Amino acid sequence: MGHDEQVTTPKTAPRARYHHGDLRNAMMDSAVELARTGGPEAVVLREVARRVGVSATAAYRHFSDAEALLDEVKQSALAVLADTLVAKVGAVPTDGDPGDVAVAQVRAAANAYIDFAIDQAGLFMTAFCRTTVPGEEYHGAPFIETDAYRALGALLDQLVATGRMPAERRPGADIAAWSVVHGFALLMVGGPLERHLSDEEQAFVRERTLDLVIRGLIGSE
Amino acid sequence: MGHDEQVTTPKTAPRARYHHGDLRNAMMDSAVELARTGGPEAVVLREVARRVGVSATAAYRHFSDAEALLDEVKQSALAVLADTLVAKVGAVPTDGDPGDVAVAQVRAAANAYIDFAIDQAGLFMTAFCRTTVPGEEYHGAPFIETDAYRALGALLDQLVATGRMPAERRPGADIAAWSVVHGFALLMVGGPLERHLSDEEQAFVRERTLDLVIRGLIGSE
DNA sequence: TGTACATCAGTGAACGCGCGTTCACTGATGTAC
DNA sequence: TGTACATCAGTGAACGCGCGTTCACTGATGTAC
Repeated sequence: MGHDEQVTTPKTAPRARYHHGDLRNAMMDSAVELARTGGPEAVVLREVARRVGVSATAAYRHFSDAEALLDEVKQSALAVLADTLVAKVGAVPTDGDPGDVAVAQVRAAANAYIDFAIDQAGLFMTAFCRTTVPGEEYHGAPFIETDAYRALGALLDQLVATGRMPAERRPGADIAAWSVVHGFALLMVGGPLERHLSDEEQAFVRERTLDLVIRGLIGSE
Repeated sequence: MGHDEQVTTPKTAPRARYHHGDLRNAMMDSAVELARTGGPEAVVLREVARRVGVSATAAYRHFSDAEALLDEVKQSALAVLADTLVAKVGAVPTDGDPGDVAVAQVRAAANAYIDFAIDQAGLFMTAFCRTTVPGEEYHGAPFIETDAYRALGALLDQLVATGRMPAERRPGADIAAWSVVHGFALLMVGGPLERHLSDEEQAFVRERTLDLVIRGLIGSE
């Protein structure tokens, strides 16, 4: 993800020209920044316009409505998460026993997911927490279709290929594993365990939780 | 209606008397109902008053402000969840091998948690999802202090006592196990997997997820 | 090459909405005498 | 037993807030001729 170095956009001179020149990107950047610090609720069209130094009406030249803006921010947040996960898994050394490598990669992915949720709580909530009412369909970003989720699937396949995980255990294992880290993350950020654990306690239960998911995947009996 | 027999609360005659008689409870009931169908965002002071048939101002006789009302609704939602969990675990037959019983009870607790999240999505979200901004402290209901959470701890102790789980695995196991069901629940309700799975698919991945947590708790290696 | 003009990308005022909350008030209730 | 009166538990109008959105508009831009 990440926006390219915009040579054209004058960040230092917000009101230099009547025409902004790159307003859509500027609004997206600002909206993502709001999401980062305040979660999905903080993505407010008027506030975005205010920050960019433009009238609220100007937003309608680039987004059909406030919901469209938020949807795009969700996509962006999800993409950042997915990129981070892929990068962290890719950083695991691949020498040594392939089974060990796969296990280490699963662990790395799990840690990256939890790290992201904690370090980028606003983006994490934006990517995954509903902003509409319960009755309506979830209308957010499909993590399932990201490279990150596909990478998890490949990792689990690798667990099977290397004999660490029985093949019959493979179906549903992705969602099961995902449940663990997703739950741990949401317990710790925005959930009932937020600020209830010291850093040491949290690190400890995190290790235990990762042990549990690994054991759940490759353990016997 | 000439003669009134108002010993009890006249639920059928909302505006029969100037003084409601049981307004606080009536507002709580209404607020919980709103939470049930619409989650925490739906708990709106003015709407509660409207439903009870009273002016919005009347609420301030019984709640210091809107946040106090919501906090109480959260407590109530949490209590309902905890009671349900305790009841479901209590319904597991306790004859047979104590280890098997403990395992069955853990499984029952997990299923009850997920069932509640799905069947009572609004209450579940109300109990567990933050309504304040990320910067502020989570200000919700401490599930940790419920009978249900203590029961989970006792179950895990029982797993150790019956030799199903190594004692050194016990610390942190409660949060690890909780993470799994919490994550599965939030993936399915209000999360990225909502309405993405058929009933059959969901039932399947649920079983796999429960298998994973049980294996993670009592599995070897 | 200059220029008229269509189109693009902004402006600013205003609207309506629903919210939480405050204010001065009033009807109902219960209790001291 | 009746009644004055303090207190309790409501009312209804109003305020200010911030939001999304619409409207008629205007300054800037680029292109056909």
